[in-house]
Amino acid sequence: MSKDSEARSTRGASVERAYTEIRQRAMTFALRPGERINELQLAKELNVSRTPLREALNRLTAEDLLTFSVNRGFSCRELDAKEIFDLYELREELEVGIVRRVAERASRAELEEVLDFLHETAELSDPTDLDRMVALDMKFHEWMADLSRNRQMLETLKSINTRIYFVRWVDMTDTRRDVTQGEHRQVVQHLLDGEAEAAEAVMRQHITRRMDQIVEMLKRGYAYIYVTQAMNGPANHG
Amino acid sequence: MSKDSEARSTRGASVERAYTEIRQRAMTFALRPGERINELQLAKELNVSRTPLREALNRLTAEDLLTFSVNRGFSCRELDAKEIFDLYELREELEVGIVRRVAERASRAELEEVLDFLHETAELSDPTDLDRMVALDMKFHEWMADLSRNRQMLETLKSINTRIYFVRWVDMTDTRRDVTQGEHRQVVQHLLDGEAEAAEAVMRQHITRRMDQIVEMLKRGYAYIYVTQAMNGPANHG
DNA sequence: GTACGCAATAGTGTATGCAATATGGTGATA
DNA sequence: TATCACCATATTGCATACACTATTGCGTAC
Repeated sequence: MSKDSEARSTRGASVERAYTEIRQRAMTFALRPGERINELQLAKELNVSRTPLREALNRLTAEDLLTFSVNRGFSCRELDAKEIFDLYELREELEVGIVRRVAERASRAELEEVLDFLHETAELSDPTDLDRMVALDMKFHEWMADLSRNRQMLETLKSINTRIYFVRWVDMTDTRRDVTQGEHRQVVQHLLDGEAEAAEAVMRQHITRRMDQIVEMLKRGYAYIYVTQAMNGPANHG
Repeated sequence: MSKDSEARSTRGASVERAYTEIRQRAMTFALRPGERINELQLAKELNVSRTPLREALNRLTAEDLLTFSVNRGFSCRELDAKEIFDLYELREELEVGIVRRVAERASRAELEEVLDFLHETAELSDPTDLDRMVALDMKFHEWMADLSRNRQMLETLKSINTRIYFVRWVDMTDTRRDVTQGEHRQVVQHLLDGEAEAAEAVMRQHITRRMDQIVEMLKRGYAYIYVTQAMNGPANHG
């Protein structure tokens, strides 16, 4: 029996495991909005003690995926329409800024690589596989952020994407995939043509476009249909 | 003797105290860049045990004020020119976006209140009191963020401001206060005059203006002169 | 003098225990 | 029936203990 398979695994693995697992649950709302976390129960489930568990919970609280209240402990964040609206507005400014930097800094070859990616995935993907659609969407946007050469913008975008993951997923059930894809291609094509401002405008419009409907949906509570206790929501299939 | 004055104080106070104190030290680089944190020593100094201390350290790590490495523990973040540059670029896009929302959402009375604040503090303040100058500068920018009615933009700005606090402080030693103040007033005046795009342009220029010099200074290492072990740096006077 | 190995020490990662607080249920009272 | 008080239980906040890893200093070999 190898050392890795022992009960006591590598030092540092406990916090890491707890962090990764709970992050996933908060991101997808496998933990329901406002649901309180029972430390003993969760610790047992994840095979760690309360100490590393709480370290992970503190990290996730700082990332706005959980909330904390003294003597009441940790809970899942709420699903709040105004918060989502604000995040989309922030994302709008951020991604416009990213496109601006990409225009200054990315090479033609790098942009063509993105365009190839968009063409390949457009052909090969099943548009009813929502997890995959969301993943591809996020990959495009984070790829652009990477080409901006600005790590802080990339990390900020990743943080936003984690927090809006669920909403994006629900929104995908109602979005024409070809429109989204087309806008992605337009952004890159404008950049290849040296039309930075046009690229920025498309990106801004691309993000703004569905904001109103998303917020409306959240206000009416439709999104909660997808907040499940088990296996029907986003990315909880294994 | 009241209960509050007992040795064991309110539940939740340990993490809070550690968090606040260490945050201050990392923000001002009272902890020097890359300096390792000795948990036992720090816990003793702050009168808490390692458990709440590590919870605070995990929070601060998630906020990018500390770094973490398994089996080596926590250290203060580095002072890195590229990171500061990236943060300023991010701040540029963010604050331009904030001005855009303020133009849409703030009332005339609210804007005049800001203008009053700028006039009052311009007259009353001692321009050699750098801590106060930085505080006033941050207050203006965060006030605008508040008027944007977008909490996520405000929180993101606060996070950036915490991380660039030190650089701002050093930069203040070299900046004409009246120029800064004048630009702040211009932004608000343009907004009062209904010239949103002009306000955005001034804000963008206001932030960009000193970026090159700041990064140059950091590359040359001048800023490290102010990284002290005791009382000569920013906001460590008590 | 330098490089290496090794032992002693220091420091981190995690489990556990205990005290303080919150929660939930039961019965008494209006 | 609704409300309140009170107690038992559940849960959190923090301190501490212990095992494992990193670091440091010293002696030995070259």
